[in-house]
Amino acid sequence: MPSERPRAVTINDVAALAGVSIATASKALNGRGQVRAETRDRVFAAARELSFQPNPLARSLVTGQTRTVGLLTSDSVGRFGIPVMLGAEDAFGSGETAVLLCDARGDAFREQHYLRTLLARRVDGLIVVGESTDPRPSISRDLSIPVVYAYAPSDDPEDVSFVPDDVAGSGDAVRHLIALGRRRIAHVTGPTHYTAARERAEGALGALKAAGLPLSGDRVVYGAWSQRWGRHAAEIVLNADPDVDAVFCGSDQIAAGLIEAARERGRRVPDDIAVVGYDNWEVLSEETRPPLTTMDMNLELLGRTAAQHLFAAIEGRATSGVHRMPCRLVIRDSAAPPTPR
Amino acid sequence: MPSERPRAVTINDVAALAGVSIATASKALNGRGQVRAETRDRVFAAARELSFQPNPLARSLVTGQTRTVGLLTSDSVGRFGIPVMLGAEDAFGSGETAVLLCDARGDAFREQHYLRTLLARRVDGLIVVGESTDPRPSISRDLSIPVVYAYAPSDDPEDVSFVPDDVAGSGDAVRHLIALGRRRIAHVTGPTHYTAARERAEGALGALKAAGLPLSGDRVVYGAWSQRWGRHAAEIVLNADPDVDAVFCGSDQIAAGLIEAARERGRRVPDDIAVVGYDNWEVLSEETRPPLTTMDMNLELLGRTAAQHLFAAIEGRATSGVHRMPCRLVIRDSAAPPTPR
DNA sequence: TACGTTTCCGAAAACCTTTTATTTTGCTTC
DNA sequence: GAAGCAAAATAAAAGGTTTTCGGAAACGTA
Repeated sequence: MPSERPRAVTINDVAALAGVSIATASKALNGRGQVRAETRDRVFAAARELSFQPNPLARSLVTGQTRTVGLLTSDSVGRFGIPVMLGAEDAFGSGETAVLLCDARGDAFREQHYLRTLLARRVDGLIVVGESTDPRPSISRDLSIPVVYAYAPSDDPEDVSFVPDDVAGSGDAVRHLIALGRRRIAHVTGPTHYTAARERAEGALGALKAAGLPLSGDRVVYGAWSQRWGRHAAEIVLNADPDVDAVFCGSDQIAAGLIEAARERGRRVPDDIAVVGYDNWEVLSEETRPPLTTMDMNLELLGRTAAQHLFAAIEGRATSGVHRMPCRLVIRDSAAPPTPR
Repeated sequence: MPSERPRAVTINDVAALAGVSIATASKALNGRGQVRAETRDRVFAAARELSFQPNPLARSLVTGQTRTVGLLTSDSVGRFGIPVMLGAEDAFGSGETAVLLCDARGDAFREQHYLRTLLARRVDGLIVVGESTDPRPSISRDLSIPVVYAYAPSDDPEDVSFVPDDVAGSGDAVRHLIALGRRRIAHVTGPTHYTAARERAEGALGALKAAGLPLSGDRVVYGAWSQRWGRHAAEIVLNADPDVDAVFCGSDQIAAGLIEAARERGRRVPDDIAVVGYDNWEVLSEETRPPLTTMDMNLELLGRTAAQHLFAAIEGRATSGVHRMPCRLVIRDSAAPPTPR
């Protein structure tokens, strides 16, 4: 047994020291009810002197609010959930709300277990962060606390979800290439069964169409999210259209592989081929040669925003629907306007 | 306001339904005290029928145990804290203990704030996970709850810390190269002011010395943790000793850069130069050409172990000192025994 | 003085569980 | 059938806070 704790100071002690009843002390400390300024000051002084910290358990027991939210990540070994999670944590942590972390590791059964645990602990709300932008099953059904979904939207449109706006982001990426004067733009991306891959293709094609430009190679080159695939895709793209002058990649991994392979085949980046990636995964995007122009999904901001909305919902101001958060192009050398010398 | 919650079912309801007093119901459910088997069954049946879940707040209020631990990460934007944190979460989450996540983001002031918050919430223990293996200030001083440190050890030897055994790991890495028949082994690593860099160099040099081999180039090549530095270091190493036949790198980023540059200078990996990395950061180690043999620090296991020890400490079985956890060599093609054809 | 208004304060209930101390029950023994 | 005893059940306290509601004090007015 750890040594006997030195019995924490309670509101009783504060009240006694201030010479008032505990009711008055409570009201003074919480700024509720009628209490004379002079009395309030006395109470505060006493609380400070004893360095009183109200016992949140007792408080929660009576108010029913725990000032705690559950953060349910479906699979955080992956890469995208982490920043979202940290953004959310940041938003809550700077306030009074604490975050209970639960990583279900992609296991629906474990998710159920955690959900029960969190409900038993009387959390005030729940934030569910996913690992891909594919919609995920809703858990909000007959839950009496608010839930928001981040990164992976809920499949129930009644719920509130925050996802990156991949369609707009990809449009921006392609428009950037067009603005740089590129006219033969290809698109290499991940597996077609990912919502992210499909939406990014949609945005890219939309921007090309709006500019009256064809897609180099005529078809979106779907494959995998890996660097290996990027290297392979470089050949496909170059064979399909030897005069291709830009490639928009669905991920930084793909872009890194593609740049490497293009370089080995003697194409200069960005002079011969401009390349834009997606994700701004800095270990890659800052280390390619040249460094990668890429789309940043602002995942921390996304998490933070989701957390703020959950907070609003807890206070009764609920929203609903899927909110698409803007992405931001990070311009590095692989696709940049000419720098004046 | 969210719709009125449908007043949760309490142990009173269970007791009433089972036709016993709440004291008996409590004892029956917790398996404490003397209660007839038949009565216990009745209580359990009632609890099940009402799907009773005890209110942990009320329970904690009386027992003083919250079944909650704080997870204080000093800077989780970095890469190494995350797996440790997830490992810890996993260890707790599978039990009854919940994890309060606090990310201090490398800010000592914020850390203090979180520490106060966690103590106010009466957590049963604290796990502090760092971002590098450099020792960090202890926070255990006159804290009445147990604390364990993971990845970054505490600077107070009285505390209990879990860190990767980089000295032994590096020794293994170099011995692996020696076993492959390499005799001119160089070591490229990060900045000298990192404990990790110094310890890995120490382990590497020790293994060389024990085998009676010199260090290729005569000196450890300290620099940065980046891929860029790896590329640059390749030149240094090759110039210092053109016949170098193996390089042990202090990180996968360095190794990736080094492999790339060596390849461009016409050296074949692993035939001419075998390369071993450190970290097993899979986005790099699986994507280099050839895939990278590298040292995995088992960070999740480390986090899990730390969590288990915290648990033990909470139950009164405390340990102390710095525990060095073994690393594990992941053999891929960049330094592998010849495969039989 | 009697009375109505404010303004401030405090007693006590409520939140839900565990635990201690006490009472009741059921059984054995003489 | 009473006494004694162990086993089983319960009443009540404790844990720390918020909140309701009634009461006291202070003050002004008739």
